[in-house]
Amino acid sequence: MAVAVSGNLRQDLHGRGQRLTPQRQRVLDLFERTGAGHHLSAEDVHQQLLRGDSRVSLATVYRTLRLLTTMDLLRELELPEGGKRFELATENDDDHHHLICVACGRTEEFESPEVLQAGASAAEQFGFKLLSPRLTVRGLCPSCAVLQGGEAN
Amino acid sequence: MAVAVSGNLRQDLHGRGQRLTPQRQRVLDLFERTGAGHHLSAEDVHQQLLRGDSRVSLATVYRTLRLLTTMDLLRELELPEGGKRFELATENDDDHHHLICVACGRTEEFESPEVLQAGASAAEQFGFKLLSPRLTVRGLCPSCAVLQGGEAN
DNA sequence: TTCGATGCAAACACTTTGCATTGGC
DNA sequence: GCCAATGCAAAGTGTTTGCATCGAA
Repeated sequence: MAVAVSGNLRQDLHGRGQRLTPQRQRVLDLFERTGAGHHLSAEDVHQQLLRGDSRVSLATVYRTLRLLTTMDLLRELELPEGGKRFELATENDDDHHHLICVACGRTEEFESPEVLQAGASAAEQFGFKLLSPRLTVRGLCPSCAVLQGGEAN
Repeated sequence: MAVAVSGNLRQDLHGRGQRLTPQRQRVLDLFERTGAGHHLSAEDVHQQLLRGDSRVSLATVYRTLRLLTTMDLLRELELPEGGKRFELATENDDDHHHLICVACGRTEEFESPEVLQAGASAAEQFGFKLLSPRLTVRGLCPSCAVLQGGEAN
């Protein structure tokens, strides 16, 4: 699970003239420990690190998240529900979509070749260069669906 | 183009015990005048109304956007690029997706039955009650693709 | 007339930034 | 030792809220 990406990180940072600081390692380590399917906000990262022995200032967390995102080690999710969230980037990222419960925020991931297809053809249609087709399906998870029953709002 | 929705609005508001105020009319009128495919932020709405003769406080714009969204007259987009955006809700909203240029923010819309399919089956798989599958494809529009050429970042 | 809606300004949540200090290379 | 990275606190965004006043029904 917790693959030692440190080697990659070291190389990636080095290759781009970036320094390998303990803070950066801690942040990336956290994402690796947490697993690929998790969506952490800057606050989450900050808190989790405090919980451990380590400590990284919130400002640095933000800076590091941006850096790692730029380097494609992390990926930013577009779930506007209260702040940006980040997750570990993986190889099959292009076909990795989210189902999000609008009531409780629970998220699930799924893959779908059709979506990949659809995104690609849409990009082609408008002459766009495709980066990442990302389907975000909004809905109600089983628990919340029961609570809210038939009535919306 | 600018269908007189005022009748519907009046009914909708009335039916839910809401008042039909000039401010609410102005906001909805703006969306109608602008057209269904446009994505306006609260700031946009505020400014555009100032440009006209009318004036609605920013706080009221926010309150109205939320109200109209709740009533399904508007729909909130999940394009986190600097603030929430809203657009006029239409019937075929469920099959209405966005292609967004990460460089300049230009957005295009497209439809795709496959996406609808994929969203529905994902929802089913996890026991979610589907609300709206919305594909957001991130990419580079023709102009920006030329500028940025091969090099990312 | 009544109670919800508005306007204003203060409060909020999240994110970025200036600057002195620290520390990776 | 140099220059990038950090920590802190202050400043920015975008959005919400408390409260007195206004006005739709």
